[in-house]
Order: sequence, then structure tokens, then C-alpha cells
Amino acid sequence: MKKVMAQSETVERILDAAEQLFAEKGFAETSLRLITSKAGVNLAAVNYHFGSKKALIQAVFSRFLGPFCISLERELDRRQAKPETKVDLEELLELLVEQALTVKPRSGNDLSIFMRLLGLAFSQSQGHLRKYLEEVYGKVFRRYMQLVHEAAPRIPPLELFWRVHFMLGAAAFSMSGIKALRAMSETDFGVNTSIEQVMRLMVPFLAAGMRSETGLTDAAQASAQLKPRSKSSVSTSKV
Amino acid sequence: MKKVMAQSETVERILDAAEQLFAEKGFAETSLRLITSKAGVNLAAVNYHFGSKKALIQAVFSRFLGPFCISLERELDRRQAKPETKVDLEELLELLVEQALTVKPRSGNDLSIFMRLLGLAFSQSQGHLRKYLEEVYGKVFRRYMQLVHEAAPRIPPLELFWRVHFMLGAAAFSMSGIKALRAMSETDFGVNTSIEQVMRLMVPFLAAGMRSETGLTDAAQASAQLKPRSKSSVSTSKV
DNA sequence: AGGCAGCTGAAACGTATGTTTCAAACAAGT
DNA sequence: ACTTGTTTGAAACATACGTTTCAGCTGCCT
Repeated sequence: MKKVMAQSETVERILDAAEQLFAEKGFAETSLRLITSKAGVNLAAVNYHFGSKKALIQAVFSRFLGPFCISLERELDRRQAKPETKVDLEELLELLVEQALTVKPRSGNDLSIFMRLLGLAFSQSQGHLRKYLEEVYGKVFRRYMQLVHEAAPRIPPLELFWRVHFMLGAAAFSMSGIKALRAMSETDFGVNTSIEQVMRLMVPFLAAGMRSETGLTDAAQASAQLKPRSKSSVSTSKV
Repeated sequence: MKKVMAQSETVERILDAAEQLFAEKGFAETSLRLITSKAGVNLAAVNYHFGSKKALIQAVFSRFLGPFCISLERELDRRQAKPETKVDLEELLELLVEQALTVKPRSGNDLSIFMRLLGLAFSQSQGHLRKYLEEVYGKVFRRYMQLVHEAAPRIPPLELFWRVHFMLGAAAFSMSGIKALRAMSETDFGVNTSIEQVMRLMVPFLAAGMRSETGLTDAAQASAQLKPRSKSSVSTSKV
């Protein structure tokens, strides 16, 4: 009954291939045959080990989101243990980046795949995935959101909610097309931007956005109705 | 030989249905049968009028990107006619939003579909689409980029390039999942955020990011090589 | 050695997709 | 009214997909 042998290598090879191909092409565009042939295993192995393609997709997410969240949560515990410490926004952002960069024991598995998959989870219409992620990782997400809220108490919660998604969007999208974008930036500027460098460009950008003055008028905030904005309500620092 | 009759209504109905379904489900996940049945036309009509599914996808983009770019370009002309006028960042951002909101003669066609499709164009692996868009609309994009550069001359071009993509990402991603996100924000905060309101939240966020201090060190900027940043940098190594 | 789970390999199944075909319906020109 | 070129409708086609089946293989236990 119990699996005695060392965790089948087939499972890992399927996950590796699937992860990479999903990140490259999306879920619907990646067939099981492509995955299994890239992994060098039999087609039936997917349905045998995972049950279905949907389950495989979820497994791919679990494999990197699981360790990531555990590590993130431990780090959050660590920081909250010191009772008086103020965690600021940059710290919170870089915390994510650190975890994402750290929890990568596998080969050839860089940050761009991580973000790309995350972006796909939102933008592809895989209802089951969204539900699954919410069930399994919703708690950690809300905890993190709470910390962000404490780090920026002046931002109304609703706006905070959306700003976090702007950040997620910028990150996921940039990593999504990072291959194409890097090629573009190379032909246009003759330099090769590394992923870490893109992150380094992104963090201050997002942190500044996070710090910006609210876009909500008091009236809009109260009644959720549309109201024209005054002139430049924006600049915190300037160029 | 020449097409005399009024542009077939079938074509429009197919485009309408396809646009909506693509935005909802993505390209690969939307079958021609679904499109044609929603449009109330025969299945073969797609291949007859457009030639293939790929061509249909491109046609969907052309229909809204064409007028959008024309209108945008005209507006850019208008502003550049006044020789001394400084266009600032907010203006440039809101210009995009305005055009996107203005150039919408069709019914039920709101901004979220516009952004969602744009996001899909980048994040789905439809190579033909990216190529097509670059060929047809690359020029306008570069012109706009040039203006952004002039509006923020202190930002190095490479960083500007990436920042624009962060913006695009935030916008496309947020609009991508806007349905789900709006549902979330409603259950969590009890308010219904309109799309215009999301835009209004997004613009100051992005503008502030755009104005933020550079994330590039001088060395990195010159040599495009990775260099640890002064403060608590993004830990590239270590486990 | 024998038996028995667990796993793999090759083939088949049923379904859905994009595309093609071709006859019928239609609109317009003369 | 007849002809001609264009558009539609229904069916078929070829292919690709996810999934299932089942015979054989493997390694482990008694």
C-alpha cells in the first residue's frame, strides 16, 4: 500500500518538463504528449501519477508554492517575533524576492518561471487553479497583506488591495515576457538585462507607487462613485 | 470582383463574439464553434472571411488597435504642434486612458476588454500575434516611448523601457483578472469598484513609480553587469 | 523461487478542434 | 429573366487532444 521506493523519478521529470513548458506556452497550449516526450516518459504516466492534466497543473504549483510559502511564513514569524520592529515596504517587497530566489533547489529554475506561472494562474481562465490556490495559499496571502497594511497604514484597504495587484501585475507580466523583453532591450540598447537586474529596477518602482498619494477622493472612497481628479495629486519624489 | 455590398454583417458579428470570448477565455481556449454559435453564424464563415483562426485573432486586434492608434497619433500631433509645451508624465498616461475610453464606438466594449486583450497578446505564446503587432503598431509605440523619455529625461533609456513595461503589466494584469478581482474586493470590502475607478487608482500609482529614483547603479548602467546594491540588496546568492 | 504490488509501454478510444468541401441561396448587372 | 460572382449552410475530413486499457516489466517481501 505504501510507496516504499524512492519517490519515482518519473514524477519529478514530468513536473520539471511541465513547469517549464507551462511557463513557456501556457496551460491549454501545452499538451501532455509534449510534456511526456520532453520528460522522456510514457504518455500514460501523467494520468497514472497525477490523475489528470488539471491535477498536474496544481501539482506544478504546489511544488514551488509550497516551499515558498513555508519559507515565507517562517520569515514572517521571525520578523514578527521582535515585537517592536517596524517592517517597511521595501523590506516586505524584498522579502518576497528573497524567498523566491532562495527556495529554488532545482536546476534551471529561475525567478522568471516562478513569476510567469503566477501570472498565468491569474490570467488564464483555469477556474480550478484559482480555487485551488485560494484554498491552499489564501491564508498566507492575507497575512502578508495585513503586514503591508501595517507598513502603509495611511492607504485605505481597498486601495491597498488594488495596489498589491498592480505590483503583482507588473511583476508577473514583466517576467512573463521577459524573454521577448530582454531580446527587445538588447537590440534597442545593446545590453543584456539579467533577471535580477530587472527585479532591482522593479522594486523601487513598485515601492514608490505604493507610497504615492491616494487616487481615491474622500467622496469616492465613501460612495464608490466616480469623481474627476484635481491636477497632479501624485509625485512623492520627483525625477 | 470588387465587393460592392455593405461590409458583411457576419464579419462584424464574428469579430464581436470573438473579441469578447478571447478576452474572457484566451485564444487557445476559445473554439471557432463557440465563436460562431455565439455570433449566430455558420462555422465555415470564419475561414471564409478571415482565412484562419490566426487571422481572426489579428483582425480582432486590428479592429480596436487601428482606430486607437490613429486617434492617439492625431492627439500626439496636436500636442507636439505647440512647440514649447512640456507634456508631463500624468498627461501622457491619461492620454492613453482617454484614447482607450474614447475610441469605443461599439456596444458593451469597455476598457477592460481592451487591456485584457493587450495583456493576452503578450502573455499568450502566440508568436504570430506579437510579430504582427510589432510590424503594424511598433512605430507608434516607439514614438510614444520617445515622448515619455522627454517627459522624464533623467531616467536612463533602459530603465525607462522596463518601467513602461511595468506599467503595461500592472494595467494589463489588473484588467485581466478584473472580474475576479472586483468580486474579491467586493466580498472583502463590500464596495463595487468600477473600471474607471481602478484606472484612477492606477494612474497615480504608476506615475509615482515612474518618478522614483533609479534602481540602476552607475556601474550597472554603464556595464550592464550585476552589482550589489548599497542597502539590503536582493540577495542573489546563498541558500 | 514464487507471488504481488507498483510502475511502464504501446495501443486504442472517444471527443473536440481547425479546416475543407460543395451544393444551395442570394444579390446585382445586363 | 438569366447569368455571374458572392455568401451561407450542413456535412465531412484530418488531426490532435486527454484519457483508458491492458499486457508486460520491475523490484521487493516471505
